[in-house]
Amino acid sequence: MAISKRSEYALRAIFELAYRNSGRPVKIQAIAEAQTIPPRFLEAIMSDLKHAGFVGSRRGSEGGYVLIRDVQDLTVGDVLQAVQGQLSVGPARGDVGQGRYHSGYRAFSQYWQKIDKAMLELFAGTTFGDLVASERAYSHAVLDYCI
Amino acid sequence: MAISKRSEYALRAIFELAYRNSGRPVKIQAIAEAQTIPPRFLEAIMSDLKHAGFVGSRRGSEGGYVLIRDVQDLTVGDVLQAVQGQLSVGPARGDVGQGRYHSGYRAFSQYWQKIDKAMLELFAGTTFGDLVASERAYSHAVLDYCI
DNA sequence: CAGTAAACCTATTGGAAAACTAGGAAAGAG
DNA sequence: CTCTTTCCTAGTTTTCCAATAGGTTTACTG
Repeated sequence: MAISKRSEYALRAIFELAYRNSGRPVKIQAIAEAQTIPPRFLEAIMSDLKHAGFVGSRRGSEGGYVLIRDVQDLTVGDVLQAVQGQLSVGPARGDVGQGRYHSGYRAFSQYWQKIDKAMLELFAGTTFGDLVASERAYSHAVLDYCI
Repeated sequence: MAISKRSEYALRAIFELAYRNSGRPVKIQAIAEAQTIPPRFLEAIMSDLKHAGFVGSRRGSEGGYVLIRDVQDLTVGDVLQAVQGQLSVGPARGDVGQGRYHSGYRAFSQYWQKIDKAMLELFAGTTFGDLVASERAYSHAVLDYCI
């Protein structure tokens, strides 16, 4: 598992919505500009996020996307899992059928499983609320410094 | 960062050497068969492992590879770091130059840094001695079951 | 009821990296 | 001197990801 551009953009898009906390829908254009994401690419990603049930949408002028999950409850792991399927670090465990039982197979299986679990917990441990709060803390620090 | 086939093979090759604990060099052919790795591919990988200082080699008949690092000290992280360079989970932090300062940049930077650190510790926490012991434990369990 | 501005859908391209292959050169053993 | 095995350089193939393109549908606006 590596964080693909697609996943990174998905996380940043959700962050943008969470950060704005706007009552009204936010357009793809606006998100793309704030986060420097290729707009047409973001389009596809938002579609995924919608199907995954994280965001809602509205068409037409004054349309855009709205976060429909609670910011304090939605974790980085949730989004990653939805966007890039199998959230596993070790070598693809899909080919179990012909995934030969080489010498040491069991030791490694157990090891990768342990790693995956730890990783999952790590991703599940941070919500977008946390991220927004963290970013706000930085901004305030800068303001304080100016005063 | 994702565990590439190359890295996986590298880990398994080292494991094989550690597991055999043979005084004499082990040939690429033998490792490749025990671990079901394409021999010519393994050749390139063993070369890396040699240059990284994990194994020594001998040519000619009765040639092969020998583990020259202490099994109890050599960690999975050591090998991964050597074989696939940057051992980082988050999106490539190489392009800091034009890696735009999008909204939330600092919060995310800090977050990925935290993840990377945890990951590194996770990989550094297991030695090949541990893996071999784990595999041996399985074997003994089976033997006990047979008796 | 137009007209426009957005989300939506399907498909395709370009490029880069990963996985693997090939052929021979150098070195050690008998 | 010959055989075996590592070593070196270079290719080839495959796969996957990022990004684009064109056209359709839905909704708001005047």
